Amino acid sequence: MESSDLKKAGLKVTLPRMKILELLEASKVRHQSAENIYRALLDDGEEIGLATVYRVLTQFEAAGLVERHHFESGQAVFELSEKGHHDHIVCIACGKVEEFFDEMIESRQREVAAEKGYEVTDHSLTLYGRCPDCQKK
Amino acid sequence: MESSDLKKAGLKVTLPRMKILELLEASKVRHQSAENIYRALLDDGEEIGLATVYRVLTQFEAAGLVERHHFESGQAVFELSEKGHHDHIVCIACGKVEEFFDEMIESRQREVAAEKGYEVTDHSLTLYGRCPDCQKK
DNA sequence: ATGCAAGTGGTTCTCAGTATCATAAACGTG
DNA sequence: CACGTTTATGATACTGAGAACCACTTGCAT
Repeated sequence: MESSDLKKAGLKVTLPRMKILELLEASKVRHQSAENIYRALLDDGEEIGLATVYRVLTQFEAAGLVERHHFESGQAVFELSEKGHHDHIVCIACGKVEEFFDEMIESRQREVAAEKGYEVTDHSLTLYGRCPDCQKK
Repeated sequence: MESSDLKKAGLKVTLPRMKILELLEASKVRHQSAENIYRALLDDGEEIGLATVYRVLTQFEAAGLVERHHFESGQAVFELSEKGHHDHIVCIACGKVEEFFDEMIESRQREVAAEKGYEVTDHSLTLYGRCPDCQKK
């Protein structure tokens, strides 16, 4: 992912947008809140305002570069949408997020919607539980 | 549902709690925001504070009397949990909420979680789309 | 009846996210 | 590459959902 992706999305290539994109690629943690990203940028010595972080993430979402998820934490988290569609399983103890994809669930969702006559545009499925590590403790 | 349900839940039987419970039972709309409920109570001539509505709904949730859902609207909606578990399909045009239950989806979810070693405590599945009525327009 | 723990409601506070606006940076054009 | 217009930025003020506070009231066991 690079500057050409921004151009394709109709966004000017600016320093904040590049830095945010780089950070999302480089980060160990795939799912991050805006506040998190803001602080990480500060730690890297970048002078990027919080308002810009929110604005840019929203634009990235509109452009399909990132996805926004609302888990139970209250604040939204963002992830690069390089991968195809997937759902999430979130550990309620440590906050870890894992991804999964299950074709059977996907197709049953489509069938359920069709039975009710709905045109589905989107869906969100999130499982909450305790990860193996947190169960040991 | 009546005062005995409140006692069972370890909650004193007070006027605000009774009124909120009654309203949830009587209302046409199963899924309502706290603000909605507050305004409906005002319209009924009740003098119940907004803080109380939030507090009582949170207690009801803890007691298992209602469920709280976060759809994409930003504000939480509450529904009586008289029915068994089910998931939701939300019309992004008119806001209507329908419910569904699909055993195949449920069991695949359990399998996916088991494969990853998770102990699932909860899950949320919501489909978003356009309902038949809104497709016509 | 009555004492007191629990509940209430008005208000303030918090926190995520958005709007505003003066300044600054990007980029097509000459 | 300098210029000027357009778009983006960042500091700050604002918003809206929901929680926290606290003086006052109410439910209920004795």
